[in-house]
Amino acid sequence: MSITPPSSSEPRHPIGVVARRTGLKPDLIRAWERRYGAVAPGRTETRRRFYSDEDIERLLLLRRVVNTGRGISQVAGLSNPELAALIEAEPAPAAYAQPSPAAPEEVDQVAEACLNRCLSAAQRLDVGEMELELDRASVLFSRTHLIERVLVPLMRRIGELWHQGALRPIHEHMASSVVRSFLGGMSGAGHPELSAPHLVVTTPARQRHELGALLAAATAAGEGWQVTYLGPDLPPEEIAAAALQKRARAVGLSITYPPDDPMLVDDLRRLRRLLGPHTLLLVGGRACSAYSAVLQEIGALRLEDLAALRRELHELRTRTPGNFDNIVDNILTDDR
Amino acid sequence: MSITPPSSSEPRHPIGVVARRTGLKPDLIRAWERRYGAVAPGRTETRRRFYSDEDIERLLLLRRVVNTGRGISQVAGLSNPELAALIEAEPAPAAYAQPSPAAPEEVDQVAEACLNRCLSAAQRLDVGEMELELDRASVLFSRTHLIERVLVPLMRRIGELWHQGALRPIHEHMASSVVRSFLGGMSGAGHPELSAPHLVVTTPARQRHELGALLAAATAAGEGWQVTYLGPDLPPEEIAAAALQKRARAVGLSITYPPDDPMLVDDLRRLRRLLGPHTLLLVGGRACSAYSAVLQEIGALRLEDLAALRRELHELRTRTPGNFDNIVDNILTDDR
DNA sequence: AATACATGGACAAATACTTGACATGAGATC
DNA sequence: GATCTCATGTCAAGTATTTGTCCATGTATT
Repeated sequence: MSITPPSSSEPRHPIGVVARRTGLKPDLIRAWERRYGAVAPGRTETRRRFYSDEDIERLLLLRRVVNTGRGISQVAGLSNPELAALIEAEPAPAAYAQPSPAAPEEVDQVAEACLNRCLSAAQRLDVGEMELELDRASVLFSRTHLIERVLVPLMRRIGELWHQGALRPIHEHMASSVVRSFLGGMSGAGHPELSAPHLVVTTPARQRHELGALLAAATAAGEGWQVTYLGPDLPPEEIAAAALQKRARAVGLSITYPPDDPMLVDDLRRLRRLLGPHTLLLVGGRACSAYSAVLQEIGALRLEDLAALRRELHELRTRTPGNFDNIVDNILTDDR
Repeated sequence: MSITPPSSSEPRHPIGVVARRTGLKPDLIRAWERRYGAVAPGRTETRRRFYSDEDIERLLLLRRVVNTGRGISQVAGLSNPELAALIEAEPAPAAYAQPSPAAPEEVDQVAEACLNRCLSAAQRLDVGEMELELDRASVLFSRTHLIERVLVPLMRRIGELWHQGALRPIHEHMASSVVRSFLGGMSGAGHPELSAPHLVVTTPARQRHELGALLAAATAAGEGWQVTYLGPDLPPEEIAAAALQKRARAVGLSITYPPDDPMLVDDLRRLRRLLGPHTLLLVGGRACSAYSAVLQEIGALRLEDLAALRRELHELRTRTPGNFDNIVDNILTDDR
């Protein structure tokens, strides 16, 4: 990224743009200039005003100061730092309280209750209620607990009820839709360090069940990784393109359904080739054990469950990059 | 930016093609060249312009910059990176402080700027940034504007860029994934009156593109309906079960892809039979016109676009239930 | 022949500038 | 308390500039 050298003070913005960026009407900006000399934009040969980034900054400051009740004439002559000081002096709105951390032995009970409420919302096909319940849960529990104590058991329970005929497919469908969109909102909303390694998560082509991948993405985000969730059903070329563009340290795949898809084997080999040897492959999901041969061949780590994924991700973050390069290199050279 | 290295710079495209690809009229492209030297295409011996891919890239950038309110004369001389920087630098509007109902003529510009930021987030595969931008947009715009001025144009634009090869499938895939999850969060978050009629939205079996259905669901929620979005790809039995359980006044379907699916025809007939005559069927989507015969046969309303859907939903809310029962009854009895 | 393109000119819409006036509300004054 | 005054945001009228669009005419391509 450029260090923004074009952030110089040369006037560049027409008044319309300035108005949109500051939320002040053009008339008002001109009035402030005319009456109080609040800003001194440059002009073109045809007398059109052109504002610099600093001018915009100043107008924003002025707007905030004026909004605190002071008259424009009082502050129009002040320097930018003085304006900033005035804003600082203004009392800040009160902060919010944060929820108390639940006692450890209570967690199970609370989770169970939450799970039941989700279940009954699913039975009633009440999307809003279920979303609400999940939102509440996301405040009560840590990400890990939320995933492993609420979401996973919930989907398992719904699956069971469905197979028993107690729920229709539509109920399972709707519940997984809600969980999916909930997880989608969750995996992005972290605040990872910029130095954190990058993980790209998806499912291979023809793998349309994305719940596992979403759970993995959320788990990784909880472990402090920078996660890019790509959505399901992607051919190896696209996965590799994304991984390269994001300079991902690792790629996570979830394989759920057909335990014998020869094209998937090919796709996995191709993916390894496209990625090059320096990107780690993490593979999980119900059906992934059926592919253990290929996975070993291409040097992919097979993760049995989310807890295993969590451990692996944690270890990876704290290890030096060089190490796996060696691991993968060795496996690959064996392969040749 | 383009991941496709064969972005050759040899002039190849005549002005008509360039116009179609950039959305700029040929006259305008020539005017920009004549008056400001915005581009310098090659010429044949007979003085016909021939544009390179880079020229097209540049024109697209120029269009985006100009749409954010700058004069073409001010930016025509800038380099491509400088143009990209200007687009990047266009911040979210500072209109949060004041609940100004955004002057109607400004909406377009604000929407365009937002759209640009979403586009560049998609290009960078930056999921978090795109979600953030959509969240901001959801505060700035009404639901209708958000959908029809931001989301729909965004997906259309991304689709165009994808077909032109300027974006990889992965970019389109990721963007639609983000939009999907965003819409999923939106359609529930209404506060409909309890007396509002209920709408069940989904796509028929084998219809896996759910974007249209989600847009419809969000639109309906904006019109004050109680909406249950079921997710895509459902057989008629499940749709009917859900509609009956929710006592839905109407069922909305989106049909996007195969313009000739005989099983779909059967499914639609079956759905009507399962629903009984008192539930209205609303059908839209790119491919729905291909099924107009069946749709008429089963007494379904065909909606051309979201605006039509909006009008229809509005009218339905304000009409008495008895009326369509009659309408549907008539159609069905005709059919027997 | 029909279509697509080039050129230069003309025109209209959009955007900006200036000046001046008006409405409103907060203080100051009587 | 009524009135006056001033500060300030807004608007209108008239003009100028910028910019998108259209057209007439001629040439090239298909």
